[in-house]
Amino acid sequence: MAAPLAARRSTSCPTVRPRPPMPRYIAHLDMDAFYASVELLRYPELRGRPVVIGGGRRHQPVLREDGQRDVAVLRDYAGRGVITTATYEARAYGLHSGMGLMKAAALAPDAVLLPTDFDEYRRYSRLFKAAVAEVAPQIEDRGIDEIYIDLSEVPGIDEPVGHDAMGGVRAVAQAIKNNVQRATGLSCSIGVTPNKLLSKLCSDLDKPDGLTVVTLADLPHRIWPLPAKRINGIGPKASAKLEALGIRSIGDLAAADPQWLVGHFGISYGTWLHHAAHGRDERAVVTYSEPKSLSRETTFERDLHARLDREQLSRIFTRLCEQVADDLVRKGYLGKTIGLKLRYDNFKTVTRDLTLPEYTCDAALIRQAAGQCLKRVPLERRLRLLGVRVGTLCRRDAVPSPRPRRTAAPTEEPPAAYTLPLF
DNA sequence: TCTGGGGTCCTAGGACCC
DNA sequence: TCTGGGGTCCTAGGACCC
Repeated sequence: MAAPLAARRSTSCPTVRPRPPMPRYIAHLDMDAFYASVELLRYPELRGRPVVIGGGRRHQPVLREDGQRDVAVLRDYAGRGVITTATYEARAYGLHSGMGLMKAAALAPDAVLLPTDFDEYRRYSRLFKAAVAEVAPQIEDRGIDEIYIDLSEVPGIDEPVGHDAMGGVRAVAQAIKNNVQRATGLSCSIGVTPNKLLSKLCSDLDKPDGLTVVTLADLPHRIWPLPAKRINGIGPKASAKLEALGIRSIGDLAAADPQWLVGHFGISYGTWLHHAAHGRDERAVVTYSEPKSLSRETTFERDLHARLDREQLSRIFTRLCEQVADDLVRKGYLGKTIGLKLRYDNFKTVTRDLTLPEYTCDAALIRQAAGQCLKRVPLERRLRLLGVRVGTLCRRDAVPSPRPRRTAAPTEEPPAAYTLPLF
């Protein structure tokens, strides 16, 4: 029988003492109904009413002469927008993010509809992240309204308070919540556990304005009863497949034979499912990362046809290329892989991409490459969405010299691509 | 009343090179 | 001429997340 790993290591390498890994305290912080809460700071008179954020610019609130404000309600909405955020009052009607606004209108015709204002949300995003950093600077950005925080090195984190072994953890998390509230006027929910996977799960357990601390010992009674799809990484497809296999809760998943999971989900995902259900996750809090791609896309108000609506499509196509080029310049990146995305009227999506010999941020070059991609795509059906993506990014000030091409470089560009554009 | 816009990561096949 | 295996790059699609 093989000796335990620690024993073997200590005999074969006596100068290295095996040390138990330092306990980690990882927080996940999620702002409560973020976009909607920011809007309620602007329109406090809407507090208590069901409010959803989404749709275009057309339903901006209008200030009347008598000082009252006219706001749009869902019953007046017509279009293809979806809810990006719903207040808790709106959620009580069954409204939730991702739901089509037309469907939402059927459920709650008198709910208030406000347009999105990303500039404002980004401003509040910077404010809350700065407030967190004053207490705990090890922050991983996970989008506009949530972050992971490594609290392991925060002074006092592992000091019990009274009989509460996790008193230090609770005190630090509360200090973060207080600082966010002070800086923004907004509430957030925090989960603190030994890793990102569990913290993400726990920040959701006591929303809104929650503070949930969970240890591995709490796993069986606090985590295992939850539905498997609450795990970040188990989406609609995996969840449906698990249910078809008789697995609904995280506990069901934890009890499943890992080899059986691998048999059904493959070595990589199957192994991960097993570890996730047992609350195991070693991922670090990553405080810095570079973007991999930038893109712009738009869904048309009505489906367009490549031939019948050629000019309109061409204008939109060119504008998307200009926008993404502008994003590249503004953020200081060049890209090498140009991608095209189409969605047909039947919602089927296709993509094509093309890697250029050199990095670029030039709108005309992007337009030309995306035009090449367009020629490889069927255009019989009407289109509902068009998108342009630039990938394989590189900072403008760190562009590598071009690799010698393996294949013969096309000395003459095939101009047919855009002298005879499809649109 | 169907289903936005911005991303990341993974898989898998084929080309191509050594 | 046939037969390899490994490695990288490119492309397409899909799952998933905020």
